Amino acid sequence: MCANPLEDVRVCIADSLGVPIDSVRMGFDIPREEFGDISIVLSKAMIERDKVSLDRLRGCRFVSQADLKGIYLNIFLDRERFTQLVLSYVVGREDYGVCREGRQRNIVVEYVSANPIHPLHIGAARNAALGSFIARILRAFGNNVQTRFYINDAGRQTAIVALGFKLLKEFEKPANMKPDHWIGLVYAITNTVAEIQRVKKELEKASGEEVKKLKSELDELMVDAARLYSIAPDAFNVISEAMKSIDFEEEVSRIMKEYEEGEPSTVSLVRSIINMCIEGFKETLKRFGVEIEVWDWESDLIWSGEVEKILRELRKRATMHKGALAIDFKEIDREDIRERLRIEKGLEIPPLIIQRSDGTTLYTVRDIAYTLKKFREFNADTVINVIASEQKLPQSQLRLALYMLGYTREAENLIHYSYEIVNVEGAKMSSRRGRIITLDEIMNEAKRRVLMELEKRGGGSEEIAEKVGIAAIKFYLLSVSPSRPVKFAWDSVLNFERNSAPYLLYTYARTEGIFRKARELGIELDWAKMLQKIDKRLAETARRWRLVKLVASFPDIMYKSYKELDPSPLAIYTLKIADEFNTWYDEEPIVLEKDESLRDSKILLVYAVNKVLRNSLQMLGIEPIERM
RNA sequence: GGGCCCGUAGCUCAGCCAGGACAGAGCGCCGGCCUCCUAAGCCGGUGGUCGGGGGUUCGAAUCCCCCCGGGCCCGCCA
Repeated sequence: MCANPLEDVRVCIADSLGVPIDSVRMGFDIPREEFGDISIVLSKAMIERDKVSLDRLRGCRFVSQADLKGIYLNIFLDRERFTQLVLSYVVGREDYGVCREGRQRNIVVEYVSANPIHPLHIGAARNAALGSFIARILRAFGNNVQTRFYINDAGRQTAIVALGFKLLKEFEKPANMKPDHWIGLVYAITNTVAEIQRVKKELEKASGEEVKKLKSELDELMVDAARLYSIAPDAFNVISEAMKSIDFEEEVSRIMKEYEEGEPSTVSLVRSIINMCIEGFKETLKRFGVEIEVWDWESDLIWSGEVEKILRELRKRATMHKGALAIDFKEIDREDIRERLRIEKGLEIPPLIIQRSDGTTLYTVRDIAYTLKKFREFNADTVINVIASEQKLPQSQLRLALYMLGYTREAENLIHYSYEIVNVEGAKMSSRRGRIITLDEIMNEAKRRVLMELEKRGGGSEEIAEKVGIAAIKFYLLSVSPSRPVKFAWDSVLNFERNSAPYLLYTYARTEGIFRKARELGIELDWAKMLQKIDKRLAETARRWRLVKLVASFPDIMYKSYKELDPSPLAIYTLKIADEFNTWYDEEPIVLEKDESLRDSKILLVYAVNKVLRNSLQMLGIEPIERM
């Protein structure tokens, strides 16, 4: 049973008109107020064929007035009956908004999965906010959801950071630095120093235009190096000094190979570094309100032989490409397969190299083994990978490879949930050069700003500042559609006015304030009792009626966000109901209403708004607060 | 060069997939509102050739084609 008042109305209308419910659902719309409370866009054919008659609509008890205007069937609802219906759904139902109808599915959501060689940055924050939202809303609608984090410890970057720590020898981590920040710094220093060496070497052999290009590249590198030096001069010196006497590429390649082969001293070095970084991630994510259930090590897939097994299967189908063993997807690159695997028509799929010439494995191949593991271990119907849009190509190759190896069910049910990246104004982020805005610093800055704001208003606690600040970040990241890049700017993330999480939390706190005041005045807040005697005048004013209608449309909005796994409809709706509530709040007294019957019904309406705000904030991953 | 995403008010963004009734918010700017339930609020004003051009349609911000601008990808990186 779904508590959705608008759906009840739709069913009622379809029944009375004798038309299929789906045509009413399809054409359903909320029109401009003067036209009606709801409207249904009818097809011309339907008007002709079914002879839509206004008379028959009288059979629906929620309709008070209807009018056919062109293709629009405009309907005014019976305010009293509809209000009663809406509020009866809200009272005594904690999860108002969600609907558990339909088959329960087992769904794995893999998200964040940031490279464990630098702190989580603003891009990972968008991923975390989106991924946790997806997991939450899938769960709310009754699915079994498991969340996973893929620790990419088998790549080249891991070897680079390991080399950095090797060169540092006994050098200690600065005491006041978070471990993942320290690792990110060592990674950036090692990488930048190596890049400088490479460019300098190339410069010796270059001529003409090439020289100019390399010189500007070198200039840029020197700027990064200077910045890194200023953060940790001693560590920088140790690494750059030690780098002079080694062959960087050879060392990196050796570490990678030893790690894949499970050579004990390399394994213990790499694992201790990555573990430190993961501890840092967990701390950051916990603060951000995100918890991931299963942490998978990429290297485990190699050591267990799962990657080798895939590799053997792939080799049977491999051809040579540019001197390397590769999979060419031409033979299965057909329109019908693309459609089944949701691969864009025009996307050009280059061959997939399956193994480096030194024998080490490549990411996409390892990811095939990982995908199968995710399906297998949770008996998953669907696996969702929350990954930035820039990985569209490898994700498509992954599905094609699965399909080619005969894992068609997995290929068809692996979803790449793609979102656009976060751009930082005026600067290009680069973790390789240590140029990132970390989630830790964003949270600190947000908290600092909220605290300042609270002090301006005479008080407030650290705890509230923390909650409000983090809510602001999350809401900002979720309110932009996933397909659109987010432009990061401190002032827009941390804005505390309308259209922001602080505004929503403030509005929620106001509703709580009303209940507090009511209790103070000795008013009994018995919702069931209030529901039994809703004052006829409650929905008489335009403002209160609008609020009733907004509360009524909450399940539709939730469903849309669920179906599309898109938080933005919910975010926008929440702002709208907050706006309407604040206007009402200023317009007339609620608890101080003299007429007791009307007063109680007004408080009941506040209760409905409060519940809708709470449920949507929680769905967005924001913890409501009672005072602000 | 090819592919994907984006282009809507000075700025940040909804609406586009499933075409319909004068294109919506916030910020900014100008002017008001705290003896009364939280002023992170409310009210009024300001502001748009929906990137440009064609096409489909009774009707296009929305669908199709071309062009322009921005981002991302096209690696024995992930």
